Amino acid sequence: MSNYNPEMIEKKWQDIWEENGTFYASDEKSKPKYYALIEFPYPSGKGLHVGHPRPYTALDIVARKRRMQGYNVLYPIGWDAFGLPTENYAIKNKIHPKEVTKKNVAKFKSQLKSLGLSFDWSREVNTTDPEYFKWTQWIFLKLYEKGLAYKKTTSINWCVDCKIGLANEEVVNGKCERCGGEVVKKDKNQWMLKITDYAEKLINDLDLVDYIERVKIQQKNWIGRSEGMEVNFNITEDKKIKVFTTRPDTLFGATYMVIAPEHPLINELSDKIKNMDELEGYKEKANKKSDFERTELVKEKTGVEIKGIKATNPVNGKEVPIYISDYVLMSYGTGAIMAVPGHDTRDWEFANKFDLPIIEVVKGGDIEKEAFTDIDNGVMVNSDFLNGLKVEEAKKKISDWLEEKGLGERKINYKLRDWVFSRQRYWGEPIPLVYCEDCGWVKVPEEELPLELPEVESYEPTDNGESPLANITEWVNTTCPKCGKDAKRETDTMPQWAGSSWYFLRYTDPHNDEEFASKENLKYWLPIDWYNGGMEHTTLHLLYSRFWHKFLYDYDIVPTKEPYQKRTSHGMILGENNEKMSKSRGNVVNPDEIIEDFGADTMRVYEMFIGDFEKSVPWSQNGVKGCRRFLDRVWRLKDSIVDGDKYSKDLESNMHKTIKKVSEDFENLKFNTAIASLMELVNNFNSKGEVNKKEFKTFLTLLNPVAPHITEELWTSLDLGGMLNEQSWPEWDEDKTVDNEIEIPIQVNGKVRGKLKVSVEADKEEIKEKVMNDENINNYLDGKNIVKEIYVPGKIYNIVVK
RNA sequence: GCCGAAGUGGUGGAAUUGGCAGACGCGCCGGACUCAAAAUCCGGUGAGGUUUACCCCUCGUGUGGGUUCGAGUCCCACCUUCGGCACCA
Repeated sequence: MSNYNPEMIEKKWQDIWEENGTFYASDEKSKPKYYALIEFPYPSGKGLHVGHPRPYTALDIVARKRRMQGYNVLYPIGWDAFGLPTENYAIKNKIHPKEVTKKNVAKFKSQLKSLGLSFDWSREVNTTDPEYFKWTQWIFLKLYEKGLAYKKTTSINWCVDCKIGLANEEVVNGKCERCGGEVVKKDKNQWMLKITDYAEKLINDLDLVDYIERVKIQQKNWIGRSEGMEVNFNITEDKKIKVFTTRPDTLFGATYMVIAPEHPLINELSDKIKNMDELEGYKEKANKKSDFERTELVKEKTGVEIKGIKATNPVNGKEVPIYISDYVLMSYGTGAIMAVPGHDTRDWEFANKFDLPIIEVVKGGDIEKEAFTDIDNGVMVNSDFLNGLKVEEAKKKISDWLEEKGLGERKINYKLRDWVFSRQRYWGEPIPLVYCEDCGWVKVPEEELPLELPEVESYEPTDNGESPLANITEWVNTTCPKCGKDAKRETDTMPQWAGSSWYFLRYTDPHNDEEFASKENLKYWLPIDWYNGGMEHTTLHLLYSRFWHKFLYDYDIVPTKEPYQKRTSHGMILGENNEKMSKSRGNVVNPDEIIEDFGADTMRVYEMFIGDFEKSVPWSQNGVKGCRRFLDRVWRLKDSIVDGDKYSKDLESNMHKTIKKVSEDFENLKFNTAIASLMELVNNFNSKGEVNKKEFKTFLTLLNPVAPHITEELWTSLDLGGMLNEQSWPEWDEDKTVDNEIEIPIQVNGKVRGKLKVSVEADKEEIKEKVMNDENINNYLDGKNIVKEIYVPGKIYNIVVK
């Protein structure tokens, strides 16, 4: 063994680990378990990206460390392989998506294996495998049984020229990404999942888990709980508009109403409304906008008054006009609002534009200039029996009053909307339902699952908005499982989110063909101890999978309320030019090349050393070189090894401090500073000119989770005893990590003017005496009065003078 | 627009969570080795000032204000960048 040559050693160790099954998790349940999880990748045609290994290496470090600490570790991997890009690629190149997926998975797999990650490959899952999606369909049927799946008309993006439904991502500036043609909304009857039933639990149970704070906040805000009143505004004898408001206290200031352009009331009252054409025209325009274009605050407010009808304000009986405007969304609340221009910014702008009355009902601002929205410091005015009350008091009083009179009721509203579960695509799990003229929707019997996709030549979309499956009549036409008559299969498929909403459960028992995982295995392995993934999955994937898990918990199928005990997040890796890596920008770095040129261990060290794990960071080829140099130095240390079964005196404290720092940093996403302290330790070995066996063994063990190949190779070739991965994690002695003499800065008026070596236990008097003898300090005290002296033991000594 | 996060040397970042700003790495400069280069090793490296030199001084963490003996860290306002916005995954 001469020079450090990763090519020679990395493949060798990967093969040894694989042959020995070193990283297989055991279902024998005697040891304490640890379940570490990364978001399983979507095997795209582009292959692995340098961004992928960042989270994988991070949790690989945790997994390897935990094994050394005596845990039975489950660190699994799989493929989230259904999805749009594969289907589109397949259509374009006339290859079956199954084949495309197979090829992509093979590529990803070989790339991941070359990184030396300690995944348990025996538990690999693939969402497109019928043995897997059998259980995805099974869970859907459970949701359906419990009434959580229902059909509803919603709108999809429809390209008029291609005659196909488009994903939001395929709509660019209102045009079709493929052909540039016009995109309109088209109504479609779709399967929905009632995630809103779980809104309250999804918020409250965040208290049970250890997620990084910003993830919790994003989840809470996405669910968007707000408490308020539903209030009825009468229009005619039998028609009324229901509004949701969090500010019932301002009811006396409601001077008009706005309803969403799609509100059903418009058609219901079409015989009374005098300007239907105008309203239809406005609705058509609004339909072309996305929800967030519609709710932008800065844009000019638009709207049309509904002529021929008026609403009555229930608190004072006054008649108010009704408008339609696109800033009111049918999907939030009741699709209608009472407008209080004095105290809501959007209403104020609207009222100004349409010259509607603005009444002040909360005193404290200047409603001539802007809406007054500060609810903490306002007192009610112009509000009859609410006058003089504070906002909070008024809210309560008016709510009681409205409930008493039957004019409204207290209501909790969520921003969260039900989950649109249908896709008009081929490459997804078929929804296992059959429609029978007599029996309605009927479940495909469980014993017939998996309901597989038909093998066909063409899986291109139809031109009427139906899924490609609708064209395959021999698949669609079936018999009703209930009555045996002719019936038709549902042709929509499930969204990609379905398979990823429960994959972590399957890992606990991936080859079980009786149930989706055995109770014993679920009980042993759950909850996931640490789940790391991208910030971009904070709202959707995380919420959807928590929802499914909670549903399964309620029906006693899984043993824990929450799937993930701890959730952290990593930042993106950008190109050298600080922009997102993409083919079109020409800044993509291929991990294969890095491994070829520098080795997998260098790649791993660099990915962890590159910067703050939680922030996005640009790639740097020079940085990679630096990490290779570090490993070269580690390799050369073998020539400086001397005997010794104890830490040497001069390095003892350093060793204990490093063990502590590395151990703690690995737990706190601070891989970069852990590596920095290992680098410092190597620098210390080198400046001393030697390292003893005990020190080197500890060092190799600490570095092993980050750079497993080089450390294993050094360990065995130096014959340090067995294999490194079988060793236990080093311990540190807290007493030996504290210095008894330290240097503290001496400040005058907060500026450092000198330093002093003192014992840790030194008291104020002792330091003061030394301080007063310091020449430089005295220069600053000369001719001034000492006002105050502050001593923070171990930290600082500050003298305040005047 | 709404929700969330981040701005520190030439550069990626560090800072015991209110206590010496710039650890560690990269780059750059100088030196050693070499016929020479690469590799490696040693030293220097925030800006400005002062000094033969050691030293020492002023400024400095996106901008403007504030709290404090003391602010990269806390508070207020603003600017810029990034993630998400429900059919990309």
